This record gives sequence, structure tokens and C-alpha cells, in this order.
Amino acid sequence: MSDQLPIFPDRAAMFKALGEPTRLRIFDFLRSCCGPVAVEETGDVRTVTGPTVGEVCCHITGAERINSTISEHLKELRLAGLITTERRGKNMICGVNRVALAALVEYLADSPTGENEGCCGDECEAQS
Amino acid sequence: MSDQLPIFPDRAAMFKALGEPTRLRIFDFLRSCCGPVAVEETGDVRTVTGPTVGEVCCHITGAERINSTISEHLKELRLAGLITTERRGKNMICGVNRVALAALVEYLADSPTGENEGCCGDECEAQS
DNA sequence: GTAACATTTCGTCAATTCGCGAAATGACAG
DNA sequence: CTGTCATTTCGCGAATTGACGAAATGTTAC
Repeated sequence: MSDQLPIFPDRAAMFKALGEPTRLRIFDFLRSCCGPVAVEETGDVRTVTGPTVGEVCCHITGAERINSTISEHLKELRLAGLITTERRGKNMICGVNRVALAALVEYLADSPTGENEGCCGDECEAQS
Repeated sequence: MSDQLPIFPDRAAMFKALGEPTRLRIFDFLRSCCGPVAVEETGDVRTVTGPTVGEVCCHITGAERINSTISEHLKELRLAGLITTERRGKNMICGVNRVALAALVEYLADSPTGENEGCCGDECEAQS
């Protein structure tokens, strides 16, 4: 529980996690691949449905060998709160954390329209 | 023109630029401070209205001295396409690139619902 | 138990990055 | 042209990071 899902991962860490090309590819792949919830024919609801770490490695690197680099990228994405991992038998399956993603979207989309022009008035009297 | 506004700044560079705490603070400040368009009492429309580099430095570091670190952070945000800078007299004034911001929001918000479960079917036959 | 499989952690190395002060550049006033 | 102000570029050192292979961990099958 200590490193699976940080309570409130800070935004910079999220952006940083997405700011590396390989990690962004991984994230993109997971977004296209993972359903947040899947109802199986038995009626069971699985919280996460997605590729295994091995499948991610394969898709990203093309090789069938599991890559420790990908594992570490997945770890950083997970610590940033952007993805989740869950053990299923021998495998770890990966999913995106849609809640964190939505929070990021909300942060970026809610842009103040910039009407407070006097934002620097109180401080910063240095420049003319 | 060569480094003012990249034609299509890649997303990883944008995320990376936002993925550093100081840069994210700068970006936040600019978002709260910069109007995309301001109509002056003369009727002129200025494309960018925002703080100078010195004011950004002051707001972020608290000191009135201009910091080369902030200047380099602004440069990285600018190269990523997230902000714009425009000379006005002796000063450079900063503004956010709302178009790039909107593109980023659209990228994050348009999340495939993950219904294509067979995304790994063709490749990646390695794992069970 | 041992063996095989899937994944993570560790150690190392090259490359990048952050912050800083000093020097350089660009713009304007006199 | 000279000086001054605002900002950027340069050089440097310390810290971080990405990639890689080797070793360790956890899970299931036998």
C-alpha cells in the first residue's frame, strides 16, 4: 500500500512521468488497450483489464524479452498515479487510472481567462 | 523564427516542460496572469498581455534580481510551445499559448474507452 | 521440495538536467 | 557613442535519469 497509489500525487510528477517519449508511448498504448471495467460472461466485474507487463514490453520494444527498462517506466507511471498494476497469477496486468487522468485534464482545461491583470501589483515593483 | 514556435512540438516535450516543479509554477503563474488578447483604451488589440521576465522571476523566487535559471525555464516552456515571449521595449513579456494548451487537453481528454481488447492479438504471442 | 516463468530490484555507466555566477547580447536614453 | 537596464547564453559542478545486464523476488506446475 505504500507505493501502489499515492494519496495525492503531485501534478509535476504526473507531467514528468508523461514527459519521456518511451513512457508516453507506454501510456498511450495502455490507454488504447485497457478497459476500466469489463463485465465477463460469468457476470463478474473485473476492475482492470489490460495487457501484461510482458505484452507492454513486446509492444513497445518489439522484442519478446521482458525489459527491465520498461518495468521501471511502468513503476514511475504507477508512482505518479497514472496507471495501476494488479497481479493475476504469474502476470501483472496494467491499467490506466482514469480518475487521475481526469484530474489532469481538469487542471489543464480550467484555465483562468487571465483577467486579473494586476496580479503582480502587490509584489514585484522592480521593473517599470 | 527558428526557435520561437516549433511547428508541431511533440507532446512528450510539452509534458516534460510541465514536469518540473519550478516550471509548473511558472506556467501556473502565467496562466493566471496572462490574457490572450487585451483591448486597450486606444482600441488597439495586443496579442499578448502578461508579465515581464523580471516579474516572473520576482514572483517565483521572491527576489527582485533576474535569475538565469528562470530564463532557461522560460526558454524550455517556449521551445515546448507552451508559452510565447514577445519583446516590448527593453522587456520581454510572457504569455501562454492557449492553442497548444487546448491541444494537450484534447489529447488527454480523448481517451479511447478501451474496448479494443484484442489490441495485442497480432503481435506479442509470447505470454499466456 | 525443484524447476520454469513473469517481473522487479540492483549496480553501473553515459547522458542529461538544475541552479548558479559571469559574461554577452539587445534595446533604449542621453 | 557610451552607459544602463533587461534578458539570454555560457561554463561549471552536483544531482538525476535512462538503458542495460545480472541477480533477486514472487507465482505456479510438477
